[in-house]
Amino acid sequence: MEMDTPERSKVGGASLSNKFEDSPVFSFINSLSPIQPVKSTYATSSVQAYQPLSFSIFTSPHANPQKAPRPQLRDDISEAAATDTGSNNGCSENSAQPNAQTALTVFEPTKINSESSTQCLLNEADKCTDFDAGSPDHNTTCRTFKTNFRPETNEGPSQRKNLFASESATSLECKDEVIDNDWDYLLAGNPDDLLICDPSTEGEEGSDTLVDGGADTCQFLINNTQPSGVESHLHLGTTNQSPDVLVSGTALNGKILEKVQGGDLSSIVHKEESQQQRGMRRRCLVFDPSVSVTSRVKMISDGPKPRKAPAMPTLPGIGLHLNSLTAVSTVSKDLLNVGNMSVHKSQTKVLVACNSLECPTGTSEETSLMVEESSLAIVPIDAVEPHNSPKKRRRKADSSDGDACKRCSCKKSKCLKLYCECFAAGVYCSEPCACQGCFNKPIHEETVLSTRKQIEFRNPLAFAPKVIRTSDPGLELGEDSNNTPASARHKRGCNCKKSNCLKKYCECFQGGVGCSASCRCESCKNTFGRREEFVHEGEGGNVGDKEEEDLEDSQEKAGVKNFDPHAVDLIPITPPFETCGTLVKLPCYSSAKPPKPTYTLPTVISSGLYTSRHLINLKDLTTPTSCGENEDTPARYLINNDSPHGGVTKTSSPNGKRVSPPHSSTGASPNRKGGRKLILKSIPSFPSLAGDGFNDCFANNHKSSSFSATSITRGP
DNA sequence: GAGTTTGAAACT
DNA sequence: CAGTTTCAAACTC
Repeated sequence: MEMDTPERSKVGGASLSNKFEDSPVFSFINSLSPIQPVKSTYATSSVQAYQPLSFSIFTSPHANPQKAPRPQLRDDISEAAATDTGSNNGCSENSAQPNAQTALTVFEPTKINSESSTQCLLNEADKCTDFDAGSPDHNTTCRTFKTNFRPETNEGPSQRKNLFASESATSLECKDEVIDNDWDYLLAGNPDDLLICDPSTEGEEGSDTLVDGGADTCQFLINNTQPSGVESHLHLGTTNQSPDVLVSGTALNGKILEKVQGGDLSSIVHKEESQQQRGMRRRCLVFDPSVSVTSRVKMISDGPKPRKAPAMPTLPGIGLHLNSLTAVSTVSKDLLNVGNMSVHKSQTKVLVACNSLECPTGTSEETSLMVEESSLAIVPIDAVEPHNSPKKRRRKADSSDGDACKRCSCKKSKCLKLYCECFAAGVYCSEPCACQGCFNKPIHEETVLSTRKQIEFRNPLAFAPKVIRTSDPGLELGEDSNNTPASARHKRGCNCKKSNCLKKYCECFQGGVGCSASCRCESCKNTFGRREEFVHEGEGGNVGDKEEEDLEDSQEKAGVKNFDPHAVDLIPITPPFETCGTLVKLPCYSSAKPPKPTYTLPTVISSGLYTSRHLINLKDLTTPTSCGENEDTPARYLINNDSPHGGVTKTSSPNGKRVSPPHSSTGASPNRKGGRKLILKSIPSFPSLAGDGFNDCFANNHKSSSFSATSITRGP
């Protein structure tokens, strides 16, 4: 292992003899050197990738004239941040807005100074939703829109979680923006441009989300890659500490670098895009839960593209009640792509690439495509399936078990009513749907949107998540008026009469939550928590063993899965993750089976994942060193339970009664009787991301030449 | 796959 | 707001 002279002198100086250099000790010392050997694969790729890229980006002549070329990335980032905050774009404006924080706070519970960054991203998302993107007052517009969408937005800064972009117009707008702008321009350090809403049009690229944890040590890139998957983003962090540019989606490999250096990046990107667009089919009205979308840079992986994502677990259930996502989501056209997350660590930087909240049941090619093309490291929510092949996905979609992305089969509603799951979920109907006379298609976008508005007008919370999960019984009971109900519907409560709240007919049950006082159900036997009155009438809140088994069976039958009880103890409410130094330590689901998300997944997501302040503190993530060791460790981080918007996890029944998690033959709750009862049927896209699969993926990423996220470290 | 059941959504 | 109807998912066979 020959080191460059500089390195050598750094380590041992010229005094080191060649003999010494050849020794293992020397090699080791070198490896420990703070200065990465130039030949270090990792470091090299990162640095090289970054620099050329940055140069290309920031020196683009035809970039926005207003934007001066930026010589250094670090400066660029800082400047970008500054620009962000100072510019007229919605981003900056939003940054100053308290409201802008909420969504992002999910990632930075501790309120780091990356605030501006995150806010900006969020704001950008807003921008996307904004009808008047060009308006200087993006914020206002966006907020208005959001308000229309979710009344909660008015509830306060912390309440703002609805980034749902129901306005396709905006999406289109964003799309146009992306298209119209030269790639270089987009990357020319213009924060606004960088944060471009992902078009949710057919064939459009998925939106990627960058979340800058802003932590001094960690940055996270959440890349919600669309089916087209191989996308990268340049993120201009606003954090002073870590103004790194994050490029995710795929590794910046030599190929891309070459192209970039040669100034041919745009062509590459476009080409790639066109190729990838084929896979896109399903569009979503609801978008990326994350924060914002950035301009996308296609990264072409050096090595052969993985046929399948390393561990493309799906988020079963994510598609069912995507409406939840709407509550918090922003712009991504394909909200379905949220489930996968990859983490790549680089020195002190950590990128978390959410490679798409993928529609687990993605029967469509998009899913397959996404899987195949996406080179992102994926953190499967469903760690059970390490490598989801397209086939598997299809099968999954078809299966009745946990198929999140179910397709509707509306006949009379034209898929323009809440009856329609697609519509309710905020997604367009797609091929798999068996609907008739469907209007829930891009062609009828206006109709869809207007209908949505109508429905919302009638019931502002119509598209809100059905269920709110929280460890605080009061929340579900509707006692906390200050907290925005993640689910108005649930708040309204179910009205079951014959199902005993033990079937999916019951929204509460389906959502994996207990019935609350708001419910008017009869003979409630909801295993997730009965109505108080029934509890009192019954065993005082406890369910007999026999009955418990039966109930659990019913849950299992219904496909409603609870989270691993073990997870309860492992769940750091805040911060959810074990703090990492520089690595992200993500919990690994049991290799056997991850918690099986159910239909409520979307709900959960919407209710807490992206909106909750403490849902995920990516900052605290540390890259797992080994997945194997965590095999038996269920997801540790769950959505913040105390989040007003509902966490994903539920440690107790709403009534504070004992909850009987369903049997999990799948291994989801292997030891449910051992610990607190935890119900996490729906896996937060994010948290899930951090699940076992996360580690696995991460590991896989490193193993494989392709990884979703590449953290770029700035040079010395 | 067809028919039934169920409860939410929509309507009056 | 309450009652009824409509609807599509969930469920059963």
